[in-house]
This record gives sequence, structure tokens and C-alpha cells, in this order.
Amino acid sequence: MTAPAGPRKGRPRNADADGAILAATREALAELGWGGLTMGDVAVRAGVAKTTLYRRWPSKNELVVAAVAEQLDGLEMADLGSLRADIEAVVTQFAALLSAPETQAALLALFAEATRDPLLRQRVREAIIEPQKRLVIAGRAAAQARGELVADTCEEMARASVDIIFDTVAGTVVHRMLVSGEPATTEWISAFTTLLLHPLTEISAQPG
Amino acid sequence: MTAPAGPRKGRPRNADADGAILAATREALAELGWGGLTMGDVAVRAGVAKTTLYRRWPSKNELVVAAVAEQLDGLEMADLGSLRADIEAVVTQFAALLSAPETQAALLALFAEATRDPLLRQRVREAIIEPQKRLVIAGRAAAQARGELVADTCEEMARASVDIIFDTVAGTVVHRMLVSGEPATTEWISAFTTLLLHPLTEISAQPG
DNA sequence: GATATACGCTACGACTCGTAGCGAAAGAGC
DNA sequence: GCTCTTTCGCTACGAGTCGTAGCGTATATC
Repeated sequence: MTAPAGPRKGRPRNADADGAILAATREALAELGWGGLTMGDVAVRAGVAKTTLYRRWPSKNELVVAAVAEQLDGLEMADLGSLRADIEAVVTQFAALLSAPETQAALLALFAEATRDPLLRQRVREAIIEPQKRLVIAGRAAAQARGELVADTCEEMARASVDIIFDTVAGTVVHRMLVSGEPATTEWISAFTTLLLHPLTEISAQPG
Repeated sequence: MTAPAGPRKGRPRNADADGAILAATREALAELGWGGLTMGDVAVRAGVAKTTLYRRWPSKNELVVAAVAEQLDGLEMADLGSLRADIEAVVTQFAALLSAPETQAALLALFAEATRDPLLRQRVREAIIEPQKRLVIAGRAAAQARGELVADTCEEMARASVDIIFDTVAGTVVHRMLVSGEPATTEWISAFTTLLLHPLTEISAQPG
């Protein structure tokens, strides 16, 4: 996405620079926040010139989107044999990611900027939000294959339930860790999973 | 809070200016976002000099905290006779507030800045988060008085349940409206309330 | 009146964004 | 080997912002 087609003739780009810049962006975001992050500082941390940043990303916004998206792509939904275990595992992963100050500052700063910039908002949804719904879809498919959940009645309802479940899980965890500032202990994750499982299994058993 | 003790001798402050400045701050935040908001612009919108802003609030951060806190103080928990109706009513109020772009940008921008600035974070919790937990407490008390929920087993568990319920409600609504960008329709509020009521009544009926 | 504060205005230093121009480096194609 | 193309680091720049300072004036209390 950043460099769709590599250059054909001239001097090739430093392959290591992309990773170094994105890491430096997250690091700077952790220490300084969105408002405190400066392109010059990121360049120094990454060991490149400021102009190199602008040669690869058009603005601060796009750079941070790329940095955060790369971070969240590491989330995975494992099939541990039960819906409860799967949910607890992915929530634990998510919480661990969100406990890193760099991810905290990056995510919220991005969301905040996205509320005013429709283009950035769309980029955030495309690059960050939508890809993560795969986790809900994968977890439900596994549960259905194990017989823990019945198959969805129709395509439309399946999509709607993915959205509401994703909003509830992501929203609650994000709110607890970023807004309330409390850590997500194993006990809390267990309690939240219980809260989530009750209506999930019931609604699934008797839709309508 | 802003001016704890009024001045005793000199020229008194313009009483209307505070409200005008806070309103102008929210308006500017809606149009320009945190990054785009400038103190000079707010001053022009409010019809005062920039120095007047700094005479009343020490920085941009504090000004926005005050502007958002004032906005959220309008939320109320009404006793409508049933727990479901009470929850739906307060969620509807909250969603209506969050549908205003000025509140969206303000809240998220504030949360984002708060992740890096511990002092600001504490101010946000004191002035914005904690006061709103009164809604959960009031709603639960009313439900217990009506016999819909049993009384809490101990003080500590009561506080923990307030926290988890608050995180779930606020987090889910915020995430849906601000991150996913979907509006909170009456159907969605109803479905979410159902999802919330199941474990609430069950856990309350058989704690542990 | 004397005093003390708030007000509007202008100017300022320090900082950041994003761009432009320079010479040099590192590959591709002939 | 030689040319062409692109990237690189560096420096400098214009525009814009934060937060402060100084000035003269307005408006209150003592």
C-alpha cells in the first residue's frame, strides 16, 4: 500500500527504513502523544532524514495509520476447543496489546483525529477496524463447527451480530484500559466473558 | 472550579464569557478537531481576546476538559418504573449526546491526550468519568428498590459491578458511534439492553 | 479618588509542518 | 564502463501555532 509498485530503475529504497520508521513512530507516540509527536523527532529516532518520511508517507496522519495497523495485524484467533477459551484468549491478546502505552496513545490519537477528517476515518476503518472483525467471524465459525452455536438464520443477521459483538468486545476492553485506566486482569476477562456468553448462547439458541 | 473564589476588589470578570468560550470551544472542536483547534480561533468565535482565555484556563488541555465536562453533566438517570426502560433511556440520552460531532471530537481528543499526560488523565477521570458512574449507581438502586435486582452481597462487589457495567455500557456505545461510525438506532439500543440484562439479572440472582 | 483587577490589542520567541534545493550514493539498462 | 533514474541526508524556508509580555483602557471595591 505504501509503495504499491517498487521503483524500476533508480536507487532502491532502504528496505529496513520502513520498519524502523514505523517502530520509531509508535515509540514516539508512547512518550509524547499525538500532539507531542513531531516528524523531525521520528526521523532522528529512526536514523533517517525527515524528507525520507515525506517521501514514503504523505503526512503525519498516514504515517500513524500505517504504524498502528501494523501493530494490530498481529492479533490471532486460535481454536482452543471451546468458545469461552477462544474468547478469553483473544481478549487477553488484545488487552496485552492495549497495555502498551505506545498502542494506547496511537489508537486514541488516531480515533480522535478521525472524528474530524472523514478521509482519515475511512482509512482507519479500512486499515484497522474492518480487518479485525475477522476474529469474530473466525471464532463464531469455530464455535458453530463444534456445535456450541447454531448456524445463523440468514446472511444479514450474521453480519449484524458480528458488528454488535465486535463493538461490545472491542469497546468494553478499550474503554476499560484506555478511559478508565484499569488493567484487564484474568479475573476481569473471565467475568466479562461470562457476561458475553450468556446472551450469545441464548440468543443463538432461540433467535427472535 | 475554574474560578474558585471570585475576585474581591478589581473589575469583575465578564460572567457571560465563560459560557461563550466553552461553547465556542465545542463548536471549534466539532469543525476542526483537536489538532485544528487554535486558541486564537476560539477567542474570535467567543468574541473575546486570546489573553482572556489564558487568564481563565492555563492551557488548551484544561479548556477542553472544562468544555466537555460541562456537556456531560446534562445526563440524567430517570426512574421509569423498570430496569429495561431506565437503561434504554440513559443509553438513548448518551447516544444522542455522542451523535453531536462536537462531543465526538471533544471526547476522543481528550482521551487521546490523556493517555500521555498523567495529570490530564486524572483530571479527565475526576471531572468526566467518575461523575457519570452516578448513573449506574442510581439505576441499580432504583431496580433494587423495585425488587428487580437483589441487594449486593458486599460493598466491594457492589463497586466492582458498577465499574464493569459502566465500562460495558459506555465503552460499547462509544465504540459503536465513534469508532465504527454507526448510529445507535432504537433497535440497536433495545438489542444491546437485552444483551446487558441477561447476565445482570442472572448474576444478581445467583452471585458466585 | 485611589487601588486593583479584567479587558482588548499588538508583538514576540520558540516550535512544528510540509516543501524546496543541493550534492552524493546506489542501483537499472545499454 | 557510462548514462539515467531514483533515493538519500542535509540545510533552509514560509506559514502557522502556543503561550507570554507589555500597553492603555474599562470597571469594580475601599
